[in-house]
Amino acid sequence: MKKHLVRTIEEALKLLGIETMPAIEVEVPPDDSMGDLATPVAMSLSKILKKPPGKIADEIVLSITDRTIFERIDIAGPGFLNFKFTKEYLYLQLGELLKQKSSFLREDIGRGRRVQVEFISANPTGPLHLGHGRGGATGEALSNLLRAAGYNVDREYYINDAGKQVKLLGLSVFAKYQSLLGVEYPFPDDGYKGGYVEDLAKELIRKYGGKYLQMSFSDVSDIFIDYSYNTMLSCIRKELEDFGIVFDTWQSERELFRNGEVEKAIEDLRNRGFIYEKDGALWFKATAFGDDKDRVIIKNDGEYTYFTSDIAYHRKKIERRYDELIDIWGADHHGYIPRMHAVIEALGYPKDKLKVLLVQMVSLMRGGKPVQMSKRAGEFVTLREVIDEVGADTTKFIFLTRRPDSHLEFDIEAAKTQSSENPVFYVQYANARINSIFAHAREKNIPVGTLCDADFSGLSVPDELRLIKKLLMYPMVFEGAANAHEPHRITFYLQELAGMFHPYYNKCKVVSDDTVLTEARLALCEAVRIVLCDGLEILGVTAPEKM
RNA sequence: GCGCCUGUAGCUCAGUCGGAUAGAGCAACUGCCUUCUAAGCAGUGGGUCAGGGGUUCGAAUCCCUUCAGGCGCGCCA
Repeated sequence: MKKHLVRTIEEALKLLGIETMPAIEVEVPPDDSMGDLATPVAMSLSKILKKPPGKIADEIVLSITDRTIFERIDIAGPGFLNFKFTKEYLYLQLGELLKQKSSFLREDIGRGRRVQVEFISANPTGPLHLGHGRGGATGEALSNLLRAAGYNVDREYYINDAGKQVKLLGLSVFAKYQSLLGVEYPFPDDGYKGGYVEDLAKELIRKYGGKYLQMSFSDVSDIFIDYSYNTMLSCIRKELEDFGIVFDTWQSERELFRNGEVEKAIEDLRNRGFIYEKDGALWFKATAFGDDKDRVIIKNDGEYTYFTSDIAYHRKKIERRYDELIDIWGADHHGYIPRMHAVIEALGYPKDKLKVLLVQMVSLMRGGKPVQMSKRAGEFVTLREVIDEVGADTTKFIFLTRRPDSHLEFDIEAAKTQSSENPVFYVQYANARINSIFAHAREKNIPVGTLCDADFSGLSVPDELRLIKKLLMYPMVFEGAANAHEPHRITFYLQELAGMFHPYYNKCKVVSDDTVLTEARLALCEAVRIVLCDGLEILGVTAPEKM
């Protein structure tokens, strides 16, 4: 629908002799009576052409030669052009939607370009918390969205299995192991205190008994570290699977060291002249690219920093020939962006090769009261617990009804008590109802096969025309969401669509004695179903047939 | 002190590269199941878009500033 309108206006502007074609903005008028779609293009042109918008609008209208698809073209307000489409056009497009399904709905923006989306990448030192869930839901939906938009998408999880944190986990488990077997051993100051540490220690006792008692941690660290983080990692993997998130690759940080990627990256930067030595440490000259400070990559004790392997990691990503890299980070890492962009530029690439999508913090509430979480004391609500309590679909949907950069208040109690009137059910219910209509139709032996060729002319109730128009707007919403990397636009659209379907369902009987009308209405329902399922699929939310 | 994010209805949040009379859900109140699923529908009330200046045909949106909340500013990860 938008496509046809834009084309029409562009042709008109060409006739008017406009040389540089402006981007044609298309929007939905505030009131149905004004028309179906509108454009403020005459107003934006008035500055350039130095003519009043009303006059430009007049000229545009006069230059529109082919107006068969429009019932009405009006000039309104300060210079809006309002368009109302003919029923015939709507029916034709509805038929196309039914015929082409997803390919009618999805715009090919990516044209096969390769994008990598890296998200969650939580340290394998404990269970995932709700913030990871938000990053996960966002990453998953964005990946689905971009894939649907014609990009070639890879999802990746970066495993921090090399640094201090996994070592600390191993040590924590080691300490627990000793004390469980009655040997006094100091628990590390910043050690992990969650209950899972004890579980890990118990499993090691079950496996090895007291074999590692009276030994120093440095002698057995590999066993404790590897066992602990690998176990945590498989928990994480399982948890994400239950949450409906599957990654294409799991990149190990250790492997980057093992394969010499880290050394290669340092050499690369050194050859480009962005590495120097000072105070016994090795530095990356991040200030050359707008960062506040230069950054240490090898400490004076010879250890690498976290940043160093991250450089190697991103360098490797680029070498894998992705056209675009998207990192999804918790907003608490935002200070990290300038240095990462500096790396990209230092390696000779434009910094927008890497886009960082920040996902804001989640504060957990229960019945309006904040739930205190202290990672130090090992007290926190895990993603697993939230999914078990409120369900994966609801959890995801709540995450996806917010902009990523808005702070999110997640009230477990509200998410649950709302459950009967939860937005996700509202959308899913529309789909379930449609399925039930079709079940009913089949019972009555009404053919439900080739609905795309149905005679739609019976669809003339205002609710029906509004529904059709809403369906035809999906490609526009989809395109906007994909371009802006904002899956939540799909979420809101789906709620609006369901919000049109339910009243329609209440008002109009789909299956009736009028066979022609029944067929047309079934076709409309089928189209709604197609769009609902397409959207839900992108969000990673299920579309149950029965509820 | 510097930087980033946020501030919109009682609550949780949308609001398209600046567009028309600022929206939705929840909560509150009133009705609707003998009929394709009442996880639904119909109706009612609810606003100094944090405050103040500026930019222009036009500002919730852009700029400046004040206030409030959150998060960063390591040879931690």
